[in-house]
Amino acid sequence: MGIAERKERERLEMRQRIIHGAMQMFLEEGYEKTSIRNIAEKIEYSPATIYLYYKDKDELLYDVQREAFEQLITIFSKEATAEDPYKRLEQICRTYIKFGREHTEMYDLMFIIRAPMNVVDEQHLWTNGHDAFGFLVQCLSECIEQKLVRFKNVMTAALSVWAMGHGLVSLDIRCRFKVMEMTETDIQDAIEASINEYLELIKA
Amino acid sequence: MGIAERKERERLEMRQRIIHGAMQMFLEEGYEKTSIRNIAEKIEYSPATIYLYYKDKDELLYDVQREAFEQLITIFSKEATAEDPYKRLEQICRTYIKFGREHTEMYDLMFIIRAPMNVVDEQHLWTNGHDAFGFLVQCLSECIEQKLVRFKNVMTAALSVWAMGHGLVSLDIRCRFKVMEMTETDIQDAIEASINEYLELIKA
DNA sequence: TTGAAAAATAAACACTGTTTAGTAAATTTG
DNA sequence: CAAATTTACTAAACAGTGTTTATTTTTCAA
Repeated sequence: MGIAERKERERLEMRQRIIHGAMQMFLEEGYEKTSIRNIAEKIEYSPATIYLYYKDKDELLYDVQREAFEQLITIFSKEATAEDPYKRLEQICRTYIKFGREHTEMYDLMFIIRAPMNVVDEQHLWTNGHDAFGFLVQCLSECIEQKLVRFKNVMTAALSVWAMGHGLVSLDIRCRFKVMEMTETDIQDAIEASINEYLELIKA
Repeated sequence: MGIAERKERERLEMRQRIIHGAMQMFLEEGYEKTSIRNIAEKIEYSPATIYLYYKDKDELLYDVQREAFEQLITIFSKEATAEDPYKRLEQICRTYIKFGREHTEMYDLMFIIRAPMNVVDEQHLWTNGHDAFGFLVQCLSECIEQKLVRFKNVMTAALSVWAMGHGLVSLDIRCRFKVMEMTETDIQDAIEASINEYLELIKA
């Protein structure tokens, strides 16, 4: 009997509708102004309906986060295609920073806010970022193999590169660079200079 | 007449009482559970009273943030005292990371959350972090002067070192390192290794 | 001591995430 | 097909949030 299958399909469609509504709200109004009620209104359902498909807001945000990571991976696949691993590393870094600056609300959800990580407890591990991180790890392991970078351990390398990229993006997004008395454009240049200098530093 | 002076003094005392109540709430219950009502209850005043001393929550958080930065500067002054600038840079980095890990709620307020930065608009600049950042800049400019590091521009250097430190701390605090399938202690070691490796990388 | 000014608050407003109780629709059963 | 049952949905409420308003209490000056 195909009814169970159709129901399952409808259930997934509804979840997709909710995720999509949430993402639209993010992009239009920003993360802070995205409430369950707003999302419900956007998709023309009552707020209570959302709770038939998601246990709580965190669980919903976790699914939105997954969608966001899929977007990042798509961009990586398009922008970081160089054969040479070191060149690809450069592309990854620049793409990451560009992504953060252009999709601040999504970056927030992926790397800054606490909320969606609450559903990742002891047992269950965080799979959303897995492929994007894997992309970096793969690249760095090729770099190390071919002795193109000064790193020896892949995990330490990945941790470092990611930390540098995230540090620059998140301090910028959260306006902490205001401590340096510089214009907005000068700060952008300084971030650019920092990542360039870092890429030079780690070059073997 | 000394009444005006006393009133002014009492006003400052009240603000101090509010700031202190807020900090206590942070340390005891965490940032997320700190509401105006909670703070009011802690200092045994009505919520509305707080609004006689602070325009809104952001303005209050800004003052709490200032207090937090004063604590960080005090710790810097105690822990990063080496004569040799490069050694002092190492001390600064380690102290910063240790501070972030030990005072996660304060670190949140200082470097991660958006809230207190909303009061820092176009005109007015962010002075809270000024001295702590100055501490790093001073150290790095000595390092560059004595050719102890591979940086040439002080601001780029400060931006980079800060970004690396903040990247490691904030990704850790916000549980994003869960993407690497490692135990908590292994992650701590990897962070340690990363900062050590970075300090080696920038050494001239 | 009385009148004005200042300080504090109770109660409300508009929002939030979430739950409960009840309605409307779809499906299964007799 | 009609009745019974399960499923899908929602209105209304609960307990919380930041903030404002109208009112009361306290403090000070005349």
